[in-house]
Amino acid sequence: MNELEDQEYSYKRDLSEGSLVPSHHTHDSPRMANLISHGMHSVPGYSRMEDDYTTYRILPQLTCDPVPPVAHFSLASYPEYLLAQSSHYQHVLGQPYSSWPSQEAFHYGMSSGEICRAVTSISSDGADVYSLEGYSTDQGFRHHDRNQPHALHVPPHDQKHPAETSNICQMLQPVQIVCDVTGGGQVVVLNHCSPDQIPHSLMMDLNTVSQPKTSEQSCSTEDHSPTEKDARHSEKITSTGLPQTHKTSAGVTFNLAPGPYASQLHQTLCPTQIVELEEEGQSKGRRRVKWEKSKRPCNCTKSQCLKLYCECFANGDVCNNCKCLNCYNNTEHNLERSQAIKACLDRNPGAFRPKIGSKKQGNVKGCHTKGCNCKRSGCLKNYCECYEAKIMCTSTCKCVGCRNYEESPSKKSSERDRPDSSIYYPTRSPLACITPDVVEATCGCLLAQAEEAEKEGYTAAHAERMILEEFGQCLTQIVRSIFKSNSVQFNE
DNA sequence: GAGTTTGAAACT
DNA sequence: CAGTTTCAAACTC
Repeated sequence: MNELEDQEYSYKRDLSEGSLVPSHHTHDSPRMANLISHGMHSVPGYSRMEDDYTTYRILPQLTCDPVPPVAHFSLASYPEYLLAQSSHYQHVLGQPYSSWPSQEAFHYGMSSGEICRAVTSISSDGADVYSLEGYSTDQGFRHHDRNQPHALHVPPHDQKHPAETSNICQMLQPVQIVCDVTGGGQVVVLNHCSPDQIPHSLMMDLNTVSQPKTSEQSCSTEDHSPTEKDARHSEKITSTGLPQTHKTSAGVTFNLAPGPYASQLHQTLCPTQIVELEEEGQSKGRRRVKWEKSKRPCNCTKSQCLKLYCECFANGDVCNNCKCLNCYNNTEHNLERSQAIKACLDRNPGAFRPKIGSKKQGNVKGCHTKGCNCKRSGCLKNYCECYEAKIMCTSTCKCVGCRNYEESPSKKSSERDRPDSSIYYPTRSPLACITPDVVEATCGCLLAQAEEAEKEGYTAAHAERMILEEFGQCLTQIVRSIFKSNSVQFNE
């Protein structure tokens, strides 16, 4: 990254994580405004970025260290896939019949906030939404950096789909589920590709993947010739519309499920394979640890693993190597599974969204989207979802007797000295005051300053100073509120 | 490993 | 929407 990009990056990172610490920068105000808008999830009255590729390309640096420039894509996000899905050859996040404007940068319809979430979620437990970046070209999808060895190139005209003579079908490319979730171009899922559509260039990348060793549910060890298997699969996916796995000539198991099952990438990797991947490199260990963790086997006995009680189901995974009884959360029961997913979404459209928000690098921070409701654990046991996620409780929580907040050693000792630790102490972390609303409001103020500076035609330096001054005022207000709320608490 | 506790999810 | 039940994980012994 050059210096300017570096500055943009750090500013965006700070904003997207709500830390509200602007970096030094040299942008003019419109650019600043643009950056701020991209770095936050939503700013009232401010439109989201839809097309600025040059800004997106620095996003992968936000939380991944180091992040190879690879193509990412969404996975394990049931709602987007399931409900929008009507065809095996439909774009998942993008428009179903979007064209491929030559050389035009695109990002599959993800808004800036979604992009930020996607990127920041890469390293956060329980969140596995990835963004896809690159170019659509007249030859297919390309990663934005053509010099990258793992750039994915899926030529649309390589397809052998029977309907390829149709213009529409030619536009519906199989690139929609092309994932690199290891950060090294090693894991790929093609959800909307028939086997003979898997591009040769992709195969080359996939050859670097450790081969699955065992067969259990989705991990196929059947050894069919590509032609035989391909034909069989093509028939299946056409006739049933249900997810299938496919083992390529390269020995890689693909999940060829329709859209809702993109998340089954997890299951296409046998545990042994994950271990192998973990051993491959330390630098990517974080995400792999998450993977392994997310695949903790469940022990469900009554829910058929089709309710959110089941961790696998809630994570968007099918059960694999679990100890559950009467499990329906597998590829053999796709109908029931789909119905269960739909039922969950009917009850709660956000049922499958990650519960834990973004984290800061290294210093584990984040927030529970709904907050916990603990009553007896003091939020200091793993019963508490916040505690389990290693995050502090916030004002969103409705817990009673919470002790899951930042505390100094002296506070800790005073806690120990308390005769009855079950008594309700209402103290919370001061940082709990910095809610998403506060962050949003602050960003709105900064935006307003940037816009004003732009309107007045001030120099970049002047605009910068205005924004920083505004930021200082915001911080002052936040600190005042914290003191105020604490004094109220203490007086109560 | 069996039994208990806990809190989220599901249900009423 | 509040109260109750069900469920599976966390915890204790």
